Amino acid sequence: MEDGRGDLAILKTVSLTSALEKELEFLIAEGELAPGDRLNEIQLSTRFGTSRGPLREAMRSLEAKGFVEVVRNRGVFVKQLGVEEALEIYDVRGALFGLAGRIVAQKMTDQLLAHLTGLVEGMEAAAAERNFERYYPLNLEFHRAIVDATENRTLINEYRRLVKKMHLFRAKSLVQGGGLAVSNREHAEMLSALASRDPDRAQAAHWRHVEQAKHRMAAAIDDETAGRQPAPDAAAE
Amino acid sequence: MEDGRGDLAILKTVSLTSALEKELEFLIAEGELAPGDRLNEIQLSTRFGTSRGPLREAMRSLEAKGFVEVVRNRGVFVKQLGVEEALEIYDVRGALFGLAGRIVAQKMTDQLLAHLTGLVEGMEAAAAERNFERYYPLNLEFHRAIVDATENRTLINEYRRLVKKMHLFRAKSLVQGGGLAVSNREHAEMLSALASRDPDRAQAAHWRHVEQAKHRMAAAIDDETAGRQPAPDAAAE
DNA sequence: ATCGATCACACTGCCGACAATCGACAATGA
DNA sequence: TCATTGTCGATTGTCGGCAGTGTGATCGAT
Repeated sequence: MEDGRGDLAILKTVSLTSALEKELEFLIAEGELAPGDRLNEIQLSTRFGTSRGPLREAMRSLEAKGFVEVVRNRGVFVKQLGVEEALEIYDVRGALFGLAGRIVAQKMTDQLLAHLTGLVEGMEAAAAERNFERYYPLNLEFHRAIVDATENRTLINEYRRLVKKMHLFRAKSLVQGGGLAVSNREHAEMLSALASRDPDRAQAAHWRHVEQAKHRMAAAIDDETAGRQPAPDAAAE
Repeated sequence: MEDGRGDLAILKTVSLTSALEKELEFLIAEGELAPGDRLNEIQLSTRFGTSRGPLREAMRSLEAKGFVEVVRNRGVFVKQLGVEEALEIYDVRGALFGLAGRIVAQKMTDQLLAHLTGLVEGMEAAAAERNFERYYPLNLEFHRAIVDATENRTLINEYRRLVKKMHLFRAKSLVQGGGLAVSNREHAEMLSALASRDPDRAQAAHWRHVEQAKHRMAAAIDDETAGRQPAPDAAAE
């Protein structure tokens, strides 16, 4: 979470609408508002102590970003992500992450390299003890650091939006799970490619990583629908 | 333009907000609302015969999509695209278009191939007589047809949004210009790659096409800032 | 004449209220 | 008993209004 959510009452520097938007986004990410839930305007506005106006504006913004869906005269609902759309997003994300790898390979600094190396080593340790709770934030930071390093605001925003949207898909059930060691092997490969400053190699490695994650998710879904227990080495980023 | 803009008065099937959003988007694309212009709420609401509420919601949506910028207590302004951001967008667009090429290469149909071939031939003729007015719509349709053929809604929407946003950058001054023959040579290359059903080759060709367009634009800008007349073979898609 | 402070205007931010619409439940008829 | 229709409650769509803020103009002082 970037800076979390402000107090909503104290911050008058920022518009009430954008504060509400952040708040709603938080509630959705939190899980309090689950996919498919309707966002009741009256209920939410009384809860936040505002009128419906700014709340509706916040909702429109969330709609444009793809986090909720608006049905006329019925209300707005938290977006439900189907399998097809999740796969679509993986493809787009792969292309964007590949681009990130390409760009970063060309502007690689020793400092960033050290940072990323540390993260991969940390994940290695976490994977060894199958500690997902420790692995997850490191993994998040690893991807974030790479994308941010591109310094391409358009790319950064787009990528973040897709990742957030992806979290609307069966929240944690599939993103979690095993496959840590496998995933981190790909991280090491990406790191190696970045260190070599080879744009083509880096792009391929980054793209492949997302592609593999997609396949792991697809496999996990197949297992699930087949009634089997998801394999321990299933979906991991 | 997809289906253009509805009448705004007759269509009660769709929400007033989304109708206003389309209307504003049209005015921006039209040029009536130029980059940097402020969108006066009162003026626009009286013009469309609505209250400020739905208008503000439409503006929030446009803000989320990146077409306008909101400054608290000052108003919303049509987004002004700087050179840096335009270059950023080209990079992202290149990655997305490359992905489109990869996907389409794998699901290429004879029908689509025929359609694209016809378009390239049409552009070839238009380029021969340096007829930009005829070239432009064919070029637009060529790109649109490829992206649509992916059937990846996420990709399609994202790509379209970027293209629209790009149009906010010196509207026509740089997108127009010569380079038709050069550009169409790249189209032929893309087409050949698609026809061969080779994903890697298609991705590379598509990505390179956008990359070249970026370079043509950058060169045109350099010429412009150097005071020279933009070269006749400057920026073309 | 230029610069700074004061003031008024225009506009945005936010709110409460009214009207339109949809879904659910009950009543009616076959 | 089931399908159909009428009614009611809840919720959204839209509007006009008031308060706060920023901008530009006016006026005065140096």
